[in-house]
Amino acid sequence: MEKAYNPSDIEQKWYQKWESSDYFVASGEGNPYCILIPPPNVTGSLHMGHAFQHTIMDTLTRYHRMKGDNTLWQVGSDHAGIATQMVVERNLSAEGQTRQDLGREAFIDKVWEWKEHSGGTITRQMRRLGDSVDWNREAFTMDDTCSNAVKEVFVQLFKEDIIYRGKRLVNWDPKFHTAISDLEVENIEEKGSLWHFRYPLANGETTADGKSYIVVATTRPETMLGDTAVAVHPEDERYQSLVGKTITLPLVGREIPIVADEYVDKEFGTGCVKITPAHDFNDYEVGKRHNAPLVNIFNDNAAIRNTAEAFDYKGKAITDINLMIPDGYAGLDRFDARKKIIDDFDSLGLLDSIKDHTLQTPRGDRSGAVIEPYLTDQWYVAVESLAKPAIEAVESGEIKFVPENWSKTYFQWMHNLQDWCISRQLWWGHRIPAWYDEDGNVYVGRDDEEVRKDNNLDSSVSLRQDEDVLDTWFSSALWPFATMGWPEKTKELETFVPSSVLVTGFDIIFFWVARMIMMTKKFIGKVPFKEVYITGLIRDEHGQKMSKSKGNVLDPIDLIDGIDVDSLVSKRTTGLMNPKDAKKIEKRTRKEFGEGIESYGTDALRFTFCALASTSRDINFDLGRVEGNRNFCNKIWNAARYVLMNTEGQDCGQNGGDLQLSLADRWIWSRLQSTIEDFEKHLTTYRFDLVSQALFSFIKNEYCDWYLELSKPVLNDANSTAEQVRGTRHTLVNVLETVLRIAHPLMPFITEEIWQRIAPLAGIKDNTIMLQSFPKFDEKRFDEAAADDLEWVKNVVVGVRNIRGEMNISPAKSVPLIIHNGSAEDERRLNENKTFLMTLAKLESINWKQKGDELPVSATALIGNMDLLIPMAGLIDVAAEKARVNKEIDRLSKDKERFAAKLANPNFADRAPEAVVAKEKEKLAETEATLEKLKQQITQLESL
RNA sequence: GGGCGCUUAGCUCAGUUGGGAGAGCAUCGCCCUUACAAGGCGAGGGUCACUGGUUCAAGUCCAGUAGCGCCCA
Repeated sequence: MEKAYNPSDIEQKWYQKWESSDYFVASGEGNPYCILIPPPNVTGSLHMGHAFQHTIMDTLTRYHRMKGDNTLWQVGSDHAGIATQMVVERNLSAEGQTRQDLGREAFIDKVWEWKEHSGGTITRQMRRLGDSVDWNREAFTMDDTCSNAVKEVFVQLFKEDIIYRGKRLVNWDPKFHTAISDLEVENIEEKGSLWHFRYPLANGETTADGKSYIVVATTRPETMLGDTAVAVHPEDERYQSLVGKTITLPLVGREIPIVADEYVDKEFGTGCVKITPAHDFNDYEVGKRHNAPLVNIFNDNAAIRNTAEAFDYKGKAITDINLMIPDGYAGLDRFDARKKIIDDFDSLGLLDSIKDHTLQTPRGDRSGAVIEPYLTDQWYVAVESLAKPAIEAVESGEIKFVPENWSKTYFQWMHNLQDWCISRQLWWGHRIPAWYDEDGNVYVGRDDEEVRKDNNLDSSVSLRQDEDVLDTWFSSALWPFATMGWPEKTKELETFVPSSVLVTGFDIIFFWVARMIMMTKKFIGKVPFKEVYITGLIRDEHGQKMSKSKGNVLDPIDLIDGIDVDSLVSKRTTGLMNPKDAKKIEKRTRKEFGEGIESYGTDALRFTFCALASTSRDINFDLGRVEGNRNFCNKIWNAARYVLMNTEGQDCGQNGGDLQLSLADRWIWSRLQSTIEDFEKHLTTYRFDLVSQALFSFIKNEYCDWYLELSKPVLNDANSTAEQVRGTRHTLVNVLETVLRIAHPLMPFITEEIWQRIAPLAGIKDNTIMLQSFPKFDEKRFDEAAADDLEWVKNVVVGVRNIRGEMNISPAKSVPLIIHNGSAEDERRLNENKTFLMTLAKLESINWKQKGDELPVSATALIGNMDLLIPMAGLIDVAAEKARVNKEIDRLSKDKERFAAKLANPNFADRAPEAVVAKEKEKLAETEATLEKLKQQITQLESL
């Protein structure tokens, strides 16, 4: 073996071997265990959050595979409609082209090209991460199977009137010219103004205080062109007399009613609200109650139309209404129109006042454009009937959220569902399977042919398909069964629905998790998964969200392979939305990664992700942890080297022969059992931080720090018997072999590499660790007596090391040890473990002294009643030893007082459980005895 | 406005039913000891945000305050 761990030498070769040997394919035997990958968007590459979740999914997958389950990690990717279209359009625009230049078909070809490219990047990354997905079953939300499922679902839901078409307000993205869902809108607090406009009362009416106008406040002046009412609160005394009267809308001249509605907040602004039902969601609701027409003043670009258009709430056009657009407005962008409206009001003397105001501005999460509530024809899913079973599935515990608390978030959303707008005015996506004849009648079917057959339409009727595509999440919602071949009745559908656990972030509980539950319940009648493990969100080390614009993103591959600082800077500063950020990003990057990033390897990265996966919802990614874990890998590597050096070509008992186990052997076997127990306990509760901690502390603090050291005296002692040496070699090899299997799900590569060399020494002839069985807890190996005895050995060794450390005695220097005042039990332990102590504490001699024996002046450590003494002659500085002992006296004196005070309190003595009181008394007695001894030490030191 | 969460060592975080405050990294000291200097051995470091309550006993349970954050309207 190489002297140091070098991940790049070992990782890729094993992945290729595993993949080409079909080890990732479900065995077909045992209990089904299935994880559905949250399909990554084909927009680019995997980020740290993906790598994190993939680590968790792979760890679970590998564990269950080793447990003998019929294990499938279903892989695939998502076409991500708007996001992908945007990327491809941006690429086109770099060549000076638009999608319209290409036309729909050619554009879609371009997107497919992009998908091949991006999809390749993602699958390469997954292979680097060690993801043991079944590549033979790779799915894509736009492939034929998924497309069939989409059509099937659409047609069925349409037939049941769950899918319908309607003219409604949607969130319109004027940049991308498409509707988007509520969830794709981010409300951002921005500074704006509140403009107060005077609306003249019609027909000579006046207000209570004699004014000929009322004042409305608005944050969006341009929409006034579409006002069709003014609302006041029914109990607002200022305006009560005006309800039922009208005002004349300035600039337009439309006469519109003053209505009373509870929606109005009397305290806000003037208490009068302009109602623009076609351009505001709240106004829509108010307008509907008062039958105020919907007057649309915008076109698709959110610029002013030439003439307005009006509809009623059933979508029927209204013509007997003043739809005038004043001169000079047609074609103006909404923000230019705003300025002009304000100017015009001002010059008419109708601008009452302007106040500063912060407001929530809706922006598209992809485009960043201000989203416009906009009246259009769209397709909807009526979610109510789908939601009910989906809510029940979680209420009944059929689906469990982990951590449990996230079910609240789920319920909160599910109980406040709006119908889901599923049509998108994009080219990339599943084309809506609906056709129109020349009269505008709509027919829904799987294809043109079916539509004609079902509706008796012969070829003389010309049909055109709906231009729009479906929301991406519509197809993602079918992922649990579409990937299993539905609507065909496949074996996979039978076996892997429901899947076992969904591993995902809380940010898509609404987008995706809820919708999968609804659709899977509806079409399969089962839940899509039994558990939903919600992971935290990976942030940078200061808790900032990682984003391209902040310039703090890390590519998981760069942590695996390493990257120099120049490359990192150029990666972070190319393709920025705002190129001005580049300087700042470069400066910060150079400051933080002056030396670039070292290569840490996949296993160290994966182990780090697991170690960070506590219940916290934010995970600050600390590069120091990766480095520490890379060092941990090196530790494992070198431990294996040591084992091999001492066992290869030697008799390790793999072919039989008597084994005599030392105390250390029995102890490490026992500790190994506890490790298996802890590992499984924490894994089944998704506490990957505790899982990794259990592994770390066993391997490092027990196997390496103690056991390997304890094996040396046995192997090196010329007096050891063949059985003893064989026993220790056997233990070295087999404990290592076992712990490699425990660690494999987290650290697949290093464990495979080492296992290949270790397994033969354990008598195992097989091709891969991947398919070995996961270690089982073995009661017979559990050995409390060994634990107690070894604890004693450790205490003695640590006691001596303590003195050495604090007295700065060179580790190279052997020291004599005197043990005094020990019990018979101590004496037995000493006699049985002399060689361990001699080696580990680097002793030149051990002398057992009885009470009353003459003792030299010494540095002392106490273990219970037993004293460890290292004679001072020539070794130890008296003043330093005094200082050391005094420090200990200080510490213990404080403890003593605390215990004494507690016991002196009658409330405690009388009311606390007896065991607790007894324990406290014991602690006090022990502390007092120790103090007494330490004080004697001081006296003795002073007498010199 | 409604909901959820966080505050523990310099940093990043554990702390399961209330009963002697922990890990990793960083810091300091000694050491190139034959698996490992990507290392070993040892050490220092905390008013568990604050206030009050319950309790013999609170990092842990309850109420409130402050600060930070997320989601929804």
